[in-house]
Amino acid sequence: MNLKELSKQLNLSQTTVSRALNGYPEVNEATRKRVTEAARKYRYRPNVRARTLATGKSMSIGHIIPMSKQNELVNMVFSDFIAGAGLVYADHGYNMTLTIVKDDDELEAYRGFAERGAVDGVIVQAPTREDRRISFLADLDIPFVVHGRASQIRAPYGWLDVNNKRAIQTATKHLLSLGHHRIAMLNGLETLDFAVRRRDGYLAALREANIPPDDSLMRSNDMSEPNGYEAAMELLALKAPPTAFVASSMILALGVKRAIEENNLEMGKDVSVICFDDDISYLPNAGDTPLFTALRSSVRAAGARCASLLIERINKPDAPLPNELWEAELVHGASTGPGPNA
Amino acid sequence: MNLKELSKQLNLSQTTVSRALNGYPEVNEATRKRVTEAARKYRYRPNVRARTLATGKSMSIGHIIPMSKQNELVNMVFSDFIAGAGLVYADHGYNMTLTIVKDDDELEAYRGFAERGAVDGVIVQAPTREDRRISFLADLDIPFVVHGRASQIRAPYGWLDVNNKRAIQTATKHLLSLGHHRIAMLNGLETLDFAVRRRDGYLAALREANIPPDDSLMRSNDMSEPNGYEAAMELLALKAPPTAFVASSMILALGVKRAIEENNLEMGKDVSVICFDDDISYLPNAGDTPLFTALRSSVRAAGARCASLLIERINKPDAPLPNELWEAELVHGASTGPGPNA
DNA sequence: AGAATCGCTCAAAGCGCTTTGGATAACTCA
DNA sequence: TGAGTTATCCAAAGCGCTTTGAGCGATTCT
Repeated sequence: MNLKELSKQLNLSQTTVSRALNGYPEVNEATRKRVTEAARKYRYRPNVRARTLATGKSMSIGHIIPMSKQNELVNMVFSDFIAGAGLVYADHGYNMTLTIVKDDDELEAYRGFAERGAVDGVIVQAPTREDRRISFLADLDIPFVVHGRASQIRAPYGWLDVNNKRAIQTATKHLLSLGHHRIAMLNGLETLDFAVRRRDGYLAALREANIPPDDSLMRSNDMSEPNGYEAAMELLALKAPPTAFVASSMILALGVKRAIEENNLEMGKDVSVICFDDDISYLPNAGDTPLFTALRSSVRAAGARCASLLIERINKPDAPLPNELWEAELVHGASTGPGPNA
Repeated sequence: MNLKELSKQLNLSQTTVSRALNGYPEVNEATRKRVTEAARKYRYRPNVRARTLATGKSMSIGHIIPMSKQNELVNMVFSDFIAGAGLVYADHGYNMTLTIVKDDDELEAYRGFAERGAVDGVIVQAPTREDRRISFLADLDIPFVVHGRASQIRAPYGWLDVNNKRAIQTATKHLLSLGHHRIAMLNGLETLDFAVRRRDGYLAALREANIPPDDSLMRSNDMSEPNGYEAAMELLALKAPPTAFVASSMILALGVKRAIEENNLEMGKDVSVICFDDDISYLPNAGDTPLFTALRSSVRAAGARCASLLIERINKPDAPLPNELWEAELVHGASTGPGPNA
């Protein structure tokens, strides 16, 4: 059943039926009732393709999630982010159009979205320091919101970020205050902006404590359990192994934990671990005493908020660009204890 | 730049330009070349909304991922499944339309997709035993493929499933052959079809070994690390605790591992653990000796295959319904060892 | 009473593409 | 040479909706 047929059934014009259904005021309440009832009766649903063509809005938000070619790793943080965003979209009548691309094709994918009018806006995730996507999207003149920031880019754009530097600085200071002075840092790939900020936080804390940074204690790689494990195994095998680890994600920290145990050491006693916790739903760091001491910030909440900000941007393109910086919360868990200096 | 403008630039009709770009044979190769060059020059991209309206195909596949209301848990297996499917879609020019809904709205979401013509086909994930979605979608007459099966449903439908029963039966037999006879089973929610099949596999193995099942050793819950931990803590506190665990997912097994360690026991020595491993990319159970002995089947490969099957179904609606049963592979890891009967 | 306003409805014009059903010129074959 | 192909191209008709611009009684205002 389409609009034409329905309006014929009702002896009304398509105009009136359309208006009645879409809540326009210039239609008599009595006829509106007739229309809505007939629509229900005949199970009429406006064809979404025709509607989007007519309105020029696709009522859909684009997410592009890149997959690194080497390891075929999907950043698991994406799924929680998307869950948060998806619910907000649904509430506002938007769909989410998701494209998975190999790294190289990413820019093209965004252009495709924009130029072909497939989506009304896009979310940019995991920006690098001078992320090309940002100016690219600005040129394409499509609304977007960045989850994170690109510190090398001066031109304004909408973003929502966690205060990564302060979070990791706090984490490192916490270890220092516990008496650790040989502290390793397992970071994500430092092409990514957030990783650089976290590194800065780590270095800033060491500097405050007058501890010269030791390159051999700093690692940077994809954030996966095996990478955390391998890095920790290497570090624990040093002549002067670290007594504490700062891990850029909980999944890395799980790898560190495994390495600690395999060395017959005890986490929280022999070796301390603190990590950034995105509060992933299926890997919660919760309970009375959470497994890890961590700096927590919900990536799902961030997804939801980014979605809201983007929808606002779509509706009010001239409103000022949103910029939000969230603080992470320190959670005390079982993975930290006094260091050798305590 | 739209088709009208482009064709004006070229002094050609929209028809010819459209045909040239879409590779139809009835256009001179010379003019085709002119057209493609002009298209590149002016950065012409056919508007996807207009195209889908004209063709009647949306070139998009729907995925609906439900979020259980109580725990707000996003099944983490989805992200790998989607990664696998997404790449196949991209290869075939399809998009993925993802909707996240609270449990109750799920059926309505499928109807919305179908009746409004938003997608050309849908994937059904995590079916229950008599999943309502299947007959619902069949009635709506929209192509779909189920990842998993609904054992109570007799009418044919397209599916791809892992042989869950045999996998867990093999797992349990493996523990039995190692000399364990008190074997716990930590399952997923048994409203889900796969969980029931796994339970059947566990029971079948016990039956073969003439071991009466003990309800107190069987648990069923959402598959998360904390749930695995809590169940294992309870079970290990029994007067007669199990000497081995079968876990329905690796994430549960990680919880079991934590509980074992917290009881100052050693996994693979004092207590054995075997699990089902979906081969998630960021939680790999790999290496020379993987952490867990497991029955492995890649959920990402399943996603890719489901996507292919669905696209075939869309293109050839009258072809026979695909039914594929995959066998899981036994992987020997460090989590199992001889039992008390050995 | 005539003009102006209001409330409701409609015909028709898009939205930007694909596709049908010719048209035209060139080319083939007997 | 004239009918029948073939190779190219085009005008126009959708696809199913929204939205513009009018129309037309009925009501209100001056």
